Amino acid sequence: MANTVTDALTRKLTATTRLDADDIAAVEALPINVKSMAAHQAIVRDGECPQECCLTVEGFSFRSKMTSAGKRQILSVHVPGDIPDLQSLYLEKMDHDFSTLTRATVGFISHTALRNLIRERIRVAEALWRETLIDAAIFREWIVNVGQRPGVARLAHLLLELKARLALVGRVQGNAFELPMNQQELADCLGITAVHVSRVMKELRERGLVDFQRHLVVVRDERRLGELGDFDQLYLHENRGP
Amino acid sequence: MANTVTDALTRKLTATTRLDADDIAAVEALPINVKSMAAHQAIVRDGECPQECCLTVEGFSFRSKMTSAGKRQILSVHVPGDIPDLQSLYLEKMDHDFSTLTRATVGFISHTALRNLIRERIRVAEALWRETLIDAAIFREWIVNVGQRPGVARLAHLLLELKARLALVGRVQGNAFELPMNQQELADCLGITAVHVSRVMKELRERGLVDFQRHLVVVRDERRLGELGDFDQLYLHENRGP
DNA sequence: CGAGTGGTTGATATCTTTCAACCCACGTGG
DNA sequence: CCACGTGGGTTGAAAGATATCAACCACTCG
Repeated sequence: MANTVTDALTRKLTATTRLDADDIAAVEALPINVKSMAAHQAIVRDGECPQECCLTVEGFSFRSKMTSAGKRQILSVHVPGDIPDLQSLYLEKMDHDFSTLTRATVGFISHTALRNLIRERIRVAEALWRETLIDAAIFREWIVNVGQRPGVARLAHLLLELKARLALVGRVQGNAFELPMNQQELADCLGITAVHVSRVMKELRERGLVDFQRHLVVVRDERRLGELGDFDQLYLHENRGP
Repeated sequence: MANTVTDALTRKLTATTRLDADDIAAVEALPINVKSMAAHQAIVRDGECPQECCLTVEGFSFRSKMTSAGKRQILSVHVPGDIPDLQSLYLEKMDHDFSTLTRATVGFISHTALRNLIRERIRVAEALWRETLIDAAIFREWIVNVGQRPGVARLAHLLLELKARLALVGRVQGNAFELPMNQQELADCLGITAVHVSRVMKELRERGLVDFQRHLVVVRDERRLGELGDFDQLYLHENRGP
């Protein structure tokens, strides 16, 4: 089990940064505490001071924030293989919730172990830092999505982002991918209501752009969907680092 | 001139992370190219591959992104002393624009110089990394702002964020601060139209929460403004790091 | 003085929400 | 095996928030 966890981690880091054998060995030597979690469980809560970072090996997770008016905004969705919780490495107090979306296998790595690794292996530090910068780039695009695009375009954009990110970890078959979210969760990603998500999905269906079959999304016309959603995957920075 | 630039930089970094004398000396030895820029000039553009990071010593700047429909979303506003452009250090291609808002003194530091410093002085790396994580925390809060809050609350929230950040660099007198943005720029921060900003400002004025005098913002009732805007400054992480 | 930028206001259109009813698939317990 | 409870999802009608369009106003700067 711990094997598949470190595998996921090294795969992620070497995808963008060139690490040497010693770097990889050091990463593999990290003590990781693996835990299997049910769907819809809090991993870390707003206001806590976590001592560990997490890695989702299997399953989906998400970050979110509640409003004093009781509304929830989902800030990001994490797919298998992501390291979603590096944000807390140098910020003592959590400013948002981090939870599982599906049943998930989560690896916990203590901050101190990670900080020690970072101090010894600067290339690993750079690779991890880069991951947090990509997270930030995705946050930026989400600001644009909820700030400037109409409902249909928001959903189109979100679907294409998830498709691109899932493709990177081999979770897209043809033009179909699993999306384990209900309409309320989609709504909270997009800053619209669940009722409106229903209508907006209907529109995408009727325009022949996407088919939804339970939790399976089938992209029927990627080009037109991309135009509608104003999607340009540059912001995902899925290419080799410097 | 270069003096005040490195001063701003070391002040920023030592505010949150404990650096030793060698660290500070290394930061002060960075070759910085200082440039004086007019208001509303692009510093780096979307799609470019910059070779330098920037530091705004004097003046305001902002990051933004254009939509294919021609709309602009402002992603963050930077106040004097910020290091707004670290995002590009490990992401080769810019995914957004970065521009001056007012006349500004901007310091450029080459990526290679910065990367060399990072590799030699891990504490400085950590301090800089932390800065980028705080940027990301602010992006998250902006997602919530545009995604979940009504117009009035969005503006209230933005004003309080800027007040808190300006206070940190001594730019708040009493409860008043300079905000060099017109209504179109505010609108593009908030994901609403300039006309609506005008109405929303009127409401804040009439409720006795804020006075606007040209580019001066006077906060009349910070408590009620904070409630309205659902503002909790935790996400700014203005405290000492680990 | 005249032009231009930025702000205000009113009327109307549009998008999204809200509320409510209804449906369907599924699982559970009698 | 069936009754029924429940969590989604869908749909319609009405309300609400914000956008759009257009006119007008107030300053500032050549």
